[in-house]
Amino acid sequence: MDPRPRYQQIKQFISDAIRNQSYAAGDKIPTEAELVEQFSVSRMTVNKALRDLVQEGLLVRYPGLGTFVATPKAESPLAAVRNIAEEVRARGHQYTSQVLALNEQAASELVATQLGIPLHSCVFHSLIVHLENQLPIQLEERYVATSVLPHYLQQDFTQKTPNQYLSEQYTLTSMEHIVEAILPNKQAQHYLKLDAHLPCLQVSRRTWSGERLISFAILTHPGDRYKLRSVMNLPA
Amino acid sequence: MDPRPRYQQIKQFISDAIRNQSYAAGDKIPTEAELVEQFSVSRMTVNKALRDLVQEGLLVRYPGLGTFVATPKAESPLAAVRNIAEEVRARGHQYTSQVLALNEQAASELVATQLGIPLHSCVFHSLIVHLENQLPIQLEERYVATSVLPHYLQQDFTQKTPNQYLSEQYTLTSMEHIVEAILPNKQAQHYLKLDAHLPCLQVSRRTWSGERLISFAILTHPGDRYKLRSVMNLPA
DNA sequence: TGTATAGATATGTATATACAATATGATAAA
DNA sequence: TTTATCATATTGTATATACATATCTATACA
Repeated sequence: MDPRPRYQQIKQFISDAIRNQSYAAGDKIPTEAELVEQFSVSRMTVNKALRDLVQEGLLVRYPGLGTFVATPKAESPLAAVRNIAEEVRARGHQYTSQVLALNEQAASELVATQLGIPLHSCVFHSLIVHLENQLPIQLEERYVATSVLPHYLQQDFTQKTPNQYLSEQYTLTSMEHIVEAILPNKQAQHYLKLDAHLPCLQVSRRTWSGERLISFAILTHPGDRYKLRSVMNLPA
Repeated sequence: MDPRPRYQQIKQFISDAIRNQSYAAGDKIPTEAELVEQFSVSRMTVNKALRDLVQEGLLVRYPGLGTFVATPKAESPLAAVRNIAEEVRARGHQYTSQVLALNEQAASELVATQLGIPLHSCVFHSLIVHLENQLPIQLEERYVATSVLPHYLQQDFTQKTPNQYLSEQYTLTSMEHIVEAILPNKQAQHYLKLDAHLPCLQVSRRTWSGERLISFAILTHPGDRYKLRSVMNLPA
């Protein structure tokens, strides 16, 4: 049996259905009463699952009417969110990648702090270089808690970026970026084929699904080959 | 009587207590049982209020231990947008600035392109260095079309940043940022007091009011003194 | 001394139930 | 025809209860 709480299983079921287009934006999904029937749980359990999904932005609910798939917000505030593979292909260029490391590590102080887990606890780690027309443009060092993605080490990240994998496994609801200009460390110099004095754009990204912290990644880009662009609408 | 749902009243009570420092970060707040007593409601009602506040980032809970005031997840949703003066003052530091240039120029190719005006047409130009505790943290080079802000040259930008002035004259509706890591040019080295090899974070910002392009600015920050932070919610 | 074990405390999940509030559509009255 | 009312469907809020799980403390035992 699935050991997860039943309301989480129901959440998973509905968000899966939305993602693989069984329901389109604006569609009415089954009522609480129908889901109670379908899953043989109490109404409060279904209610909790649905309220969570409203909170995560997947659904909207109207008393007396029903529950509907939310229409996605206009545009994402930061183009940087885009998957590096998509980004490269959108420019009409060739995208390739190399997986340099994929293993299990004890969490360093930085990683433990960023992921909110105990020091030295076990985390999955991947190190991948992304190339645009054979030229390295991003070195991605990523950490995920083992409990969050138990099958992380079995993935083939040349076929699917970690980011894509995360998006499939979870509904990503928020993201934090910290952007700084740095000089590349030895590892970055080597894999990005850079001089030691060439400035790099380093993006530290944390990703959440609801309250759950999914992943921490350090993305290093050669300053002469990469820019971040973001367009945003301001609140009134 | 307060017409709002009881769980909302409880949320209000607790978040008020946190905001006016009755509870500090890390403090334990009353248990569910105590709040049930205090408000004469059922435990599920208290539970809902507390879960909401966890979701909102005010509290953290540990089974077996209790409920605690969360340590603030830091700052504003998009650091990049904030006025540099506010940003510095929010950190409790001293903000000062020096106006290095304020004049009229013929638009260079870059400026003409960015502002969408003819080459060599007249634009207002300002060059300002912003300091945090006497230390330079941003060199702001800004261009505005003369028709947009006719009195630009008469402003005292030590009292009010160009950004503040823009916000007063127009309702800013959208903004574009392009972020890159660069090595400082001679001007930046001089005014930011930097070595030639120290990487800088350069933000090129364009600002619109409706369809109207208001301003183009190049903001240069020392890489060792400045980071950009942004948190965003993702669309479904 | 050190180690199980049991108990107390606190939150997490789940059920059954009830009534309130909101939107729609059908019916009855003017 | 128009308006008012009512019934129905659906979500929102609230209660009482139960058991599960995680953490700490105190006690008993080797």
